Amino acid sequence: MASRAELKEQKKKTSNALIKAAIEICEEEGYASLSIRSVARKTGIAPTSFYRHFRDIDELGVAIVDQANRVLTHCFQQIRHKIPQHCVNNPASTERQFQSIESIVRPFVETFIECIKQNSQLLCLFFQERTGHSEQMRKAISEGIDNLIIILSQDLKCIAQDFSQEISDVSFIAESMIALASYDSVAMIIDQKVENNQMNDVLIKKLNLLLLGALK
Amino acid sequence: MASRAELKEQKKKTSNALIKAAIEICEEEGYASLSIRSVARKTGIAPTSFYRHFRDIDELGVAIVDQANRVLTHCFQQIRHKIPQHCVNNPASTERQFQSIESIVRPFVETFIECIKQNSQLLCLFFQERTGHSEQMRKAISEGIDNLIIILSQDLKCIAQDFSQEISDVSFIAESMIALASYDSVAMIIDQKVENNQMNDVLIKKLNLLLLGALK
DNA sequence: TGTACATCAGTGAACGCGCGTTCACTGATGTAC
DNA sequence: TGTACATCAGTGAACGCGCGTTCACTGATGTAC
Repeated sequence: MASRAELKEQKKKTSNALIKAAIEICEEEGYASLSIRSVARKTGIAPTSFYRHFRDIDELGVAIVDQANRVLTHCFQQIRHKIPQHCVNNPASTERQFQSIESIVRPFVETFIECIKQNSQLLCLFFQERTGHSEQMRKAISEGIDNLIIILSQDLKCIAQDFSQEISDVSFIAESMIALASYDSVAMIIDQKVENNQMNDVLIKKLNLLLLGALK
Repeated sequence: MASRAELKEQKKKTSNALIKAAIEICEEEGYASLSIRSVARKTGIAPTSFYRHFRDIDELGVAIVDQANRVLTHCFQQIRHKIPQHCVNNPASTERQFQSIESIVRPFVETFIECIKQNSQLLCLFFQERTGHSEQMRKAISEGIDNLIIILSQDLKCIAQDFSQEISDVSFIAESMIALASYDSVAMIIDQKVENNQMNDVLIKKLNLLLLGALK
Protein backbone atom coordinates (compact mmCIF):
# COMPACT_ATOMS: atom_id res chain seq x y z
CA MET A 1 0.00 0.00 0.00
CA ALA A 2 2.39 2.64 1.23
CA SER A 3 5.63 2.64 -0.71
CA ARG A 4 8.83 4.19 0.59
CA ALA A 5 8.08 7.38 -1.32
CA GLU A 6 4.54 7.50 0.00
CA LEU A 7 5.92 7.04 3.50
CA LYS A 8 8.23 10.00 3.01
CA GLU A 9 5.33 12.07 1.77
CA GLN A 10 3.30 11.06 4.83
CA LYS A 11 6.13 12.19 7.07
CA LYS A 12 6.20 15.56 5.34
CA LYS A 13 2.47 15.87 5.92
CA THR A 14 2.84 15.20 9.61
CA SER A 15 5.65 17.73 9.84
CA ASN A 16 3.48 20.35 8.18
CA ALA A 17 0.60 19.46 10.49
CA LEU A 18 2.90 20.03 13.45
CA ILE A 19 3.91 23.44 12.08
CA LYS A 20 0.30 24.40 11.49
CA ALA A 21 -0.76 23.29 14.97
CA ALA A 22 2.16 25.18 16.49
CA ILE A 23 1.18 28.42 14.77
CA GLU A 24 -2.35 28.08 16.10
CA ILE A 25 -1.15 27.42 19.64
CA CYS A 26 1.17 30.41 19.46
CA GLU A 27 -1.73 32.63 18.51
CA GLU A 28 -3.68 31.47 21.54
CA GLU A 29 -0.92 31.27 24.13
CA GLY A 30 2.25 32.75 22.70
CA TYR A 31 5.37 31.02 21.45
CA ALA A 32 6.84 30.69 24.93
CA SER A 33 3.87 28.58 26.02
CA LEU A 34 4.32 26.23 23.11
CA SER A 35 5.22 22.74 24.29
CA ILE A 36 6.09 19.49 22.61
CA ARG A 37 3.12 17.81 24.27
CA SER A 38 0.62 20.52 23.33
CA VAL A 39 1.64 20.59 19.69
CA ALA A 40 1.62 16.79 19.50
CA ARG A 41 -1.82 16.71 21.12
CA LYS A 42 -3.21 19.24 18.64
CA THR A 43 -1.70 17.34 15.73
CA GLY A 44 -3.10 14.04 16.98
CA ILE A 45 0.15 12.15 17.44
CA ALA A 46 1.90 10.78 20.51
CA PRO A 47 4.25 13.22 22.27
CA THR A 48 7.16 10.90 21.57
CA SER A 49 6.48 11.02 17.84
CA PHE A 50 7.41 14.69 17.85
CA TYR A 51 11.08 13.69 17.95
CA ARG A 52 10.78 11.93 14.60
CA HIS A 53 10.33 15.41 13.02
CA PHE A 54 12.13 17.99 15.14
CA ARG A 55 14.94 17.88 17.66
CA ASP A 56 13.14 20.33 19.96
CA ILE A 57 10.63 23.16 19.97
CA ASP A 58 13.11 25.73 18.69
CA GLU A 59 13.83 23.64 15.60
CA LEU A 60 10.10 23.67 14.89
CA GLY A 61 10.20 27.43 15.52
CA VAL A 62 12.83 27.87 12.84
CA ALA A 63 10.69 25.84 10.43
CA ILE A 64 7.83 28.24 11.09
CA VAL A 65 10.10 31.21 10.44
CA ASP A 66 11.26 29.63 7.18
CA GLN A 67 7.65 29.40 6.05
CA ALA A 68 7.07 33.04 7.00
CA ASN A 69 10.15 34.01 5.04
CA ARG A 70 8.78 32.33 1.93
CA VAL A 71 5.44 34.11 2.31
CA LEU A 72 7.09 37.50 2.82
CA THR A 73 9.53 37.08 -0.04
CA HIS A 74 6.61 36.34 -2.34
CA CYS A 75 4.78 39.37 -0.96
CA PHE A 76 7.71 41.66 -1.70
CA GLN A 77 7.98 40.28 -5.20
CA GLN A 78 4.33 41.20 -5.72
CA ILE A 79 5.11 44.67 -4.40
CA ARG A 80 7.89 45.00 -6.93
CA HIS A 81 5.48 44.24 -9.76
CA LYS A 82 3.08 46.90 -8.56
CA ILE A 83 5.62 49.67 -8.22
CA PRO A 84 6.35 51.57 -11.45
CA GLN A 85 9.96 51.01 -12.45
CA HIS A 86 10.39 54.68 -13.16
CA CYS A 87 7.92 57.09 -11.68
CA VAL A 88 8.25 60.52 -13.17
CA ASN A 89 11.14 61.92 -15.11
CA ASN A 90 12.73 64.58 -13.00
CA PRO A 91 9.52 65.66 -11.39
CA ALA A 92 9.49 69.41 -11.15
CA SER A 93 6.55 70.41 -9.03
CA THR A 94 6.03 69.41 -5.42
CA GLU A 95 2.72 67.90 -6.42
CA ARG A 96 4.33 65.61 -8.96
CA GLN A 97 6.87 64.56 -6.35
CA PHE A 98 4.13 63.67 -3.95
CA GLN A 99 2.32 61.68 -6.64
CA SER A 100 5.50 59.83 -7.36
CA ILE A 101 5.95 58.89 -3.72
CA GLU A 102 2.36 57.73 -3.41
CA SER A 103 2.91 55.42 -6.33
CA ILE A 104 5.50 53.60 -4.25
CA VAL A 105 3.98 53.79 -0.82
CA ARG A 106 0.42 52.84 -1.65
CA PRO A 107 1.17 49.52 -3.38
CA PHE A 108 3.67 48.71 -0.66
CA VAL A 109 1.23 49.28 2.17
CA GLU A 110 -1.78 47.68 0.50
CA THR A 111 0.08 44.56 -0.54
CA PHE A 112 1.89 44.24 2.76
CA ILE A 113 -1.23 44.64 4.87
CA GLU A 114 -3.16 42.24 2.66
CA CYS A 115 -0.40 39.68 3.10
CA ILE A 116 -0.43 40.22 6.87
CA LYS A 117 -4.17 39.65 6.93
CA GLN A 118 -3.94 36.49 4.87
CA ASN A 119 -1.25 35.09 7.17
CA SER A 120 -1.97 36.92 10.39
CA GLN A 121 -0.99 34.14 12.79
CA LEU A 122 2.18 33.24 10.95
CA LEU A 123 3.46 36.77 10.39
CA CYS A 124 2.44 38.05 13.80
CA LEU A 125 4.57 35.32 15.30
CA PHE A 126 7.39 36.18 12.89
CA PHE A 127 7.58 39.82 13.91
CA GLN A 128 6.95 39.15 17.60
CA GLU A 129 9.79 36.67 17.84
CA ARG A 130 12.20 39.09 16.20
CA THR A 131 12.98 40.03 19.78
CA GLY A 132 11.92 36.74 21.37
CA HIS A 133 13.83 34.38 23.57
CA SER A 134 14.94 31.76 21.06
CA GLU A 135 18.29 32.74 19.57
CA GLN A 136 17.87 30.40 16.61
CA MET A 137 14.54 31.96 15.70
CA ARG A 138 15.87 35.50 16.12
CA LYS A 139 18.72 34.68 13.77
CA ALA A 140 16.41 33.21 11.12
CA ILE A 141 14.02 36.16 11.39
CA SER A 142 16.82 38.68 11.23
CA GLU A 143 18.15 37.07 8.04
CA GLY A 144 14.66 37.08 6.56
CA ILE A 145 14.15 40.76 7.24
CA ASP A 146 17.59 41.58 5.84
CA ASN A 147 16.53 39.81 2.68
CA LEU A 148 13.35 41.89 2.47
CA ILE A 149 15.38 45.06 2.98
CA ILE A 150 17.57 44.09 0.02
CA ILE A 151 14.57 43.48 -2.22
CA LEU A 152 12.89 46.74 -1.27
CA SER A 153 16.13 48.70 -1.51
CA GLN A 154 16.53 47.70 -5.14
CA ASP A 155 13.04 48.99 -5.90
CA LEU A 156 13.78 52.25 -4.17
CA LYS A 157 17.09 52.64 -5.98
CA CYS A 158 15.38 52.44 -9.36
CA ILE A 159 12.98 55.15 -8.41
CA ALA A 160 15.51 57.30 -6.66
CA GLN A 161 17.23 57.86 -9.99
CA ASP A 162 14.21 59.83 -11.12
CA PHE A 163 14.83 62.33 -8.40
CA SER A 164 18.29 63.00 -9.77
CA GLN A 165 19.58 62.80 -6.27
CA GLU A 166 22.07 60.39 -4.84
CA ILE A 167 20.57 58.16 -2.17
CA SER A 168 23.23 56.27 -0.36
CA ASP A 169 20.97 55.40 2.51
CA VAL A 170 18.34 53.56 0.54
CA SER A 171 18.60 50.54 2.81
CA PHE A 172 17.92 52.72 5.84
CA ILE A 173 14.71 53.84 4.19
CA ALA A 174 13.74 50.29 3.36
CA GLU A 175 14.47 49.20 6.90
CA SER A 176 12.41 52.06 8.32
CA MET A 177 9.51 51.24 6.03
CA ILE A 178 9.47 47.62 7.15
CA ALA A 179 9.92 48.63 10.79
CA LEU A 180 6.98 51.03 10.72
CA ALA A 181 4.78 48.67 8.74
CA SER A 182 5.42 45.71 11.02
CA TYR A 183 5.19 47.83 14.17
CA ASP A 184 1.67 48.89 13.29
CA SER A 185 0.57 45.59 11.76
CA VAL A 186 1.39 43.38 14.71
CA ALA A 187 -0.42 45.69 17.12
CA MET A 188 -3.38 45.69 14.75
CA ILE A 189 -3.58 41.91 14.61
CA ILE A 190 -3.17 41.39 18.34
CA ASP A 191 -5.74 43.98 19.31
CA GLN A 192 -7.96 42.61 16.55
CA LYS A 193 -8.31 46.17 15.31
CA VAL A 194 -8.72 45.15 11.73
CA GLU A 195 -10.37 48.43 10.86
CA ASN A 196 -9.17 47.84 7.37
CA ASN A 197 -8.81 51.09 5.53
CA GLN A 198 -8.08 53.34 8.44
CA MET A 199 -5.02 51.25 9.17
CA ASN A 200 -3.87 51.49 5.58
CA ASP A 201 -4.33 55.25 5.49
CA VAL A 202 -2.38 55.88 8.67
CA LEU A 203 0.52 53.78 7.50
CA ILE A 204 0.50 55.36 4.05
CA LYS A 205 0.63 58.78 5.67
CA LYS A 206 3.61 57.83 7.81
CA LEU A 207 5.57 56.28 4.97
CA ASN A 208 4.79 59.20 2.66
CA LEU A 209 6.44 61.53 5.13
CA LEU A 210 9.42 59.22 5.41
CA LEU A 211 9.95 59.04 1.66
CA LEU A 212 9.25 62.73 1.19
CA GLY A 213 12.23 63.45 3.40
CA ALA A 214 14.35 60.78 1.80
CA LEU A 215 13.69 61.48 -1.85
CA LYS A 216 13.14 65.19 -1.99
CA MET B 1 11.07 47.25 67.14
CA ALA B 2 9.00 47.26 63.95
CA SER B 3 6.07 49.62 64.19
CA ARG B 4 3.06 49.37 61.91
CA ALA B 5 4.56 52.02 59.62
CA GLU B 6 7.88 50.23 59.50
CA LEU B 7 6.06 47.03 58.67
CA LYS B 8 4.37 48.74 55.75
CA GLU B 9 7.71 50.02 54.57
CA GLN B 10 9.15 46.53 54.82
CA LYS B 11 6.32 45.21 52.68
CA LYS B 12 7.04 47.84 50.04
CA LYS B 13 10.68 46.78 50.06
CA THR B 14 9.74 43.14 49.46
CA SER B 15 7.40 44.15 46.64
CA ASN B 16 10.18 46.13 44.99
CA ALA B 17 12.56 43.22 45.46
CA LEU B 18 10.04 40.98 43.68
CA ILE B 19 9.81 43.44 40.80
CA LYS B 20 13.58 43.69 40.53
CA ALA B 21 13.99 39.91 40.60
CA ALA B 22 11.27 39.53 37.98
CA ILE B 23 12.99 41.95 35.59
CA GLU B 24 16.23 40.00 35.92
CA ILE B 25 14.52 36.68 35.26
CA CYS B 26 12.77 38.14 32.22
CA GLU B 27 16.12 39.20 30.80
CA GLU B 28 17.44 35.67 31.15
CA GLU B 29 14.39 33.64 30.19
CA GLY B 30 11.71 35.99 28.87
CA TYR B 31 8.52 37.15 30.50
CA ALA B 32 6.60 34.04 29.52
CA SER B 33 9.00 31.87 31.51
CA LEU B 34 8.53 33.99 34.59
CA SER B 35 6.94 31.98 37.38
CA ILE B 36 5.75 32.73 40.88
CA ARG B 37 8.14 30.20 42.28
CA SER B 38 11.17 31.45 40.35
CA VAL B 39 10.64 35.07 41.31
CA ALA B 40 10.03 34.13 44.96
CA ARG B 41 13.17 31.99 44.95
CA LYS B 42 15.28 34.84 43.54
CA THR B 43 13.82 37.27 46.06
CA GLY B 44 14.47 34.88 48.93
CA ILE B 45 10.91 34.43 50.17
CA ALA B 46 8.60 31.43 50.26
CA PRO B 47 6.51 30.87 47.12
CA THR B 48 3.34 31.35 49.14
CA SER B 49 4.48 34.79 50.30
CA PHE B 50 4.19 36.03 46.73
CA TYR B 51 0.43 36.23 47.18
CA ARG B 52 0.82 38.83 49.95
CA HIS B 53 2.04 41.24 47.24
CA PHE B 54 0.46 40.33 43.93
CA ARG B 55 -2.60 38.41 42.86
CA ASP B 56 -0.69 36.66 40.06
CA ILE B 57 2.24 37.07 37.69
CA ASP B 58 0.40 39.47 35.40
CA GLU B 59 -0.28 41.88 38.25
CA LEU B 60 3.45 41.92 38.91
CA GLY B 61 3.92 42.46 35.17
CA VAL B 62 1.75 45.55 35.28
CA ALA B 63 3.78 46.86 38.24
CA ILE B 64 6.91 46.46 36.13
CA VAL B 65 5.28 48.36 33.27
CA ASP B 66 4.28 51.14 35.67
CA GLN B 67 7.88 51.51 36.68
CA ALA B 68 8.98 51.61 33.05
CA ASN B 69 6.37 54.27 32.38
CA ARG B 70 7.80 56.45 35.14
CA VAL B 71 11.32 56.06 33.75
CA LEU B 72 10.23 56.87 30.21
CA THR B 73 8.13 59.85 31.21
CA HIS B 74 11.13 61.28 33.01
CA CYS B 75 13.27 60.59 29.95
CA PHE B 76 10.88 62.47 27.68
CA GLN B 77 10.83 65.41 30.08
CA GLN B 78 14.60 65.53 29.83
CA ILE B 79 14.28 65.46 26.06
CA ARG B 80 11.92 68.43 26.23
CA HIS B 81 14.50 70.45 28.14
CA LYS B 82 17.16 69.70 25.57
CA ILE B 83 15.09 70.64 22.53
CA PRO B 84 15.10 74.36 21.70
CA GLN B 85 11.61 75.76 22.11
CA HIS B 86 11.90 77.60 18.82
CA CYS B 87 14.55 76.53 16.42
CA VAL B 88 14.98 78.99 13.62
CA ASN B 89 12.64 81.73 12.58
CA ASN B 90 11.29 80.84 9.19
CA PRO B 91 14.39 79.08 8.05
CA ALA B 92 15.04 79.96 4.48
CA SER B 93 17.82 77.76 3.23
CA THR B 94 17.70 73.99 3.08
CA GLU B 95 20.82 73.92 5.20
CA ARG B 96 19.16 75.92 7.96
CA GLN B 97 16.18 73.58 7.80
CA PHE B 98 18.43 70.59 8.22
CA GLN B 99 20.18 72.20 11.17
CA SER B 100 16.84 72.86 12.74
CA ILE B 101 15.78 69.24 12.40
CA GLU B 102 19.06 67.99 13.81
CA SER B 103 18.49 70.15 16.87
CA ILE B 104 15.40 68.08 17.59
CA VAL B 105 16.51 64.64 16.49
CA ARG B 106 19.93 64.54 18.10
CA PRO B 107 18.83 65.30 21.67
CA PHE B 108 15.91 62.91 21.24
CA VAL B 109 18.05 60.01 20.09
CA GLU B 110 20.93 60.59 22.49
CA THR B 111 18.70 60.97 25.52
CA PHE B 112 16.47 58.07 24.54
CA ILE B 113 19.34 55.66 23.87
CA GLU B 114 21.08 56.71 27.08
CA CYS B 115 17.89 55.99 28.99
CA ILE B 116 17.55 52.61 27.30
CA LYS B 117 21.11 51.73 28.26
CA GLN B 118 20.59 52.79 31.86
CA ASN B 119 17.44 50.66 32.10
CA SER B 120 18.07 48.07 29.45
CA GLN B 121 16.33 45.14 31.13
CA LEU B 122 13.30 47.15 32.18
CA LEU B 123 12.72 48.93 28.89
CA CYS B 124 13.53 45.96 26.73
CA LEU B 125 10.80 44.07 28.54
CA PHE B 126 8.48 47.08 28.15
CA PHE B 127 8.79 47.25 24.38
CA GLN B 128 8.84 43.47 23.91
CA GLU B 129 5.62 42.97 25.81
CA ARG B 130 3.85 45.65 23.76
CA THR B 131 2.83 42.69 21.64
CA GLY B 132 3.11 40.05 24.34
CA HIS B 133 0.57 37.59 25.61
CA SER B 134 -0.66 39.36 28.74
CA GLU B 135 -3.58 41.63 27.90
CA GLN B 136 -3.21 43.64 31.09
CA MET B 137 0.43 44.38 30.32
CA ARG B 138 -0.32 45.27 26.70
CA LYS B 139 -2.95 47.73 27.88
CA ALA B 140 -0.62 49.39 30.41
CA ILE B 141 2.18 49.60 27.84
CA SER B 142 -0.12 51.01 25.19
CA GLU B 143 -1.30 53.73 27.55
CA GLY B 144 2.28 54.52 28.47
CA ILE B 145 3.34 54.90 24.85
CA ASP B 146 0.29 57.05 24.10
CA ASN B 147 1.41 59.32 26.92
CA LEU B 148 4.90 59.59 25.43
CA ILE B 149 3.40 60.43 22.05
CA ILE B 150 1.46 63.29 23.64
CA ILE B 151 4.57 64.69 25.31
CA LEU B 152 6.65 64.48 22.14
CA SER B 153 3.84 65.85 19.99
CA GLN B 154 3.74 69.03 22.05
CA ASP B 155 7.45 69.55 21.51
CA LEU B 156 7.08 69.00 17.79
CA LYS B 157 4.14 71.38 17.60
CA CYS B 158 6.16 74.21 19.10
CA ILE B 159 8.89 73.73 16.55
CA ALA B 160 6.54 73.16 13.66
CA GLN B 161 5.38 76.75 13.99
CA ASP B 162 8.79 77.90 12.88
CA PHE B 163 8.28 76.18 9.59
CA SER B 164 5.18 78.29 8.97
CA GLN B 165 3.46 75.13 7.88
CA GLU B 166 0.46 73.48 9.39
CA ILE B 167 1.22 70.06 10.80
CA SER B 168 -1.91 68.23 11.65
CA ASP B 169 -0.20 64.89 11.79
CA VAL B 170 2.28 65.75 14.49
CA SER B 171 1.21 62.76 16.56
CA PHE B 172 1.88 60.45 13.62
CA ILE B 173 5.41 61.78 13.50
CA ALA B 174 5.84 61.36 17.23
CA GLU B 175 4.53 57.81 17.02
CA SER B 176 6.84 56.99 14.13
CA MET B 177 9.82 58.41 15.98
CA ILE B 178 9.10 56.26 19.01
CA ALA B 179 8.39 53.21 16.85
CA LEU B 180 11.68 53.49 14.98
CA ALA B 181 13.67 54.27 18.10
CA SER B 182 12.25 51.34 20.07
CA TYR B 183 12.45 48.99 17.08
CA ASP B 184 16.19 49.53 16.82
CA SER B 185 16.89 49.80 20.54
CA VAL B 186 15.35 46.51 21.55
CA ALA B 187 17.21 44.62 18.83
CA MET B 188 20.39 46.34 19.94
CA ILE B 189 19.96 45.31 23.58
CA ILE B 190 19.03 41.72 22.82
CA ASP B 191 21.86 41.16 20.38
CA GLN B 192 24.12 42.97 22.82
CA LYS B 193 25.25 45.13 19.95
CA VAL B 194 25.91 48.12 22.12
CA GLU B 195 28.21 49.66 19.53
CA ASN B 196 27.35 52.96 21.05
CA ASN B 197 27.77 55.73 18.54
CA GLN B 198 27.08 53.77 15.39
CA MET B 199 23.63 52.96 16.76
CA ASN B 200 22.98 56.61 17.54
CA ASP B 201 24.10 57.75 14.11
CA VAL B 202 21.92 55.28 12.24
CA LEU B 203 18.86 56.25 14.24
CA ILE B 204 19.58 59.96 13.87
CA LYS B 205 19.84 59.49 10.12
CA LYS B 206 16.50 57.68 9.96
CA LEU B 207 14.68 60.23 12.08
CA ASN B 208 16.22 63.14 10.18
CA LEU B 209 14.70 61.80 7.00
CA LEU B 210 11.35 61.36 8.69
CA LEU B 211 11.27 64.91 10.01
CA LEU B 212 12.63 66.33 6.79
CA GLY B 213 9.57 65.01 5.03
CA ALA B 214 7.26 66.05 7.81
CA LEU B 215 8.46 69.57 8.39
CA LYS B 216 9.63 70.74 5.03
C1' DT C 1 10.97 -18.11 -3.86
C1' DG C 2 12.22 -17.84 0.90
C1' DT C 3 14.75 -16.16 4.84
C1' DA C 4 17.12 -12.90 7.57
C1' DC C 5 18.05 -8.31 8.46
C1' DA C 6 17.73 -3.00 8.11
C1' DT C 7 15.00 1.14 8.14
C1' DC C 8 11.86 4.10 10.11
C1' DA C 9 7.29 6.67 11.60
C1' DG C 10 4.72 6.08 15.33
C1' DT C 11 3.52 4.13 20.20
C1' DG C 12 2.64 3.72 25.44
C1' DA C 13 4.49 3.29 29.93
C1' DA C 14 7.28 5.43 33.04
C1' DC C 15 10.54 8.78 35.25
C1' DG C 16 11.55 12.92 37.75
C1' DC C 17 10.73 17.94 37.92
C1' DG C 18 8.89 22.53 38.53
C1' DC C 19 4.72 24.63 38.62
C1' DG C 20 0.30 27.20 40.85
C1' DT C 21 -2.43 26.99 44.58
C1' DT C 22 -4.64 25.46 49.20
C1' DC C 23 -4.33 25.30 53.94
C1' DA C 24 -3.52 25.88 58.70
C1' DC C 25 -0.04 27.98 61.09
C1' DT C 26 3.48 31.62 63.42
C1' DG C 27 4.74 35.68 65.68
C1' DA C 28 4.82 40.42 66.00
C1' DT C 29 1.92 44.70 66.33
C1' DG C 30 -2.05 47.25 67.48
C1' DT C 31 -6.63 47.95 69.69
C1' DA C 32 -10.89 47.54 72.69
C1' DC C 33 -12.51 47.40 77.14
C1' DT D 1 -2.51 47.46 84.03
C1' DG D 2 -4.21 43.24 82.12
C1' DT D 3 -6.82 40.40 78.91
C1' DA D 4 -8.87 39.16 74.69
C1' DC D 5 -9.11 39.80 69.99
C1' DA D 6 -7.82 41.66 65.14
C1' DT D 7 -4.42 42.43 61.61
C1' DC D 8 -1.05 40.90 58.59
C1' DA D 9 3.69 39.51 56.29
C1' DG D 10 5.66 35.37 55.96
C1' DT D 11 5.93 30.03 56.41
C1' DG D 12 6.07 24.83 55.22
C1' DA D 13 3.67 20.79 53.94
C1' DA D 14 0.92 18.98 50.60
C1' DC D 15 -1.96 18.44 46.35
C1' DG D 16 -2.56 17.49 41.55
C1' DC D 17 -0.92 18.69 36.87
C1' DG D 18 1.58 19.19 32.59
C1' DC D 19 6.00 19.01 31.09
C1' DG D 20 10.49 16.94 28.49
C1' DT D 21 12.65 12.90 27.82
C1' DT D 22 13.97 7.71 28.07
C1' DC D 23 13.06 3.28 26.66
C1' DA D 24 11.77 -0.88 24.49
C1' DC D 25 8.41 -1.89 21.35
C1' DT D 26 5.28 -2.41 16.77
C1' DG D 27 4.42 -3.10 12.10
C1' DA D 28 5.08 -1.98 7.52
C1' DT D 29 8.57 -1.52 3.72
C1' DG D 30 12.71 -2.54 1.41
C1' DT D 31 17.02 -5.23 0.61
C1' DA D 32 20.73 -8.93 0.54
C1' DC D 33 21.65 -13.45 -0.56
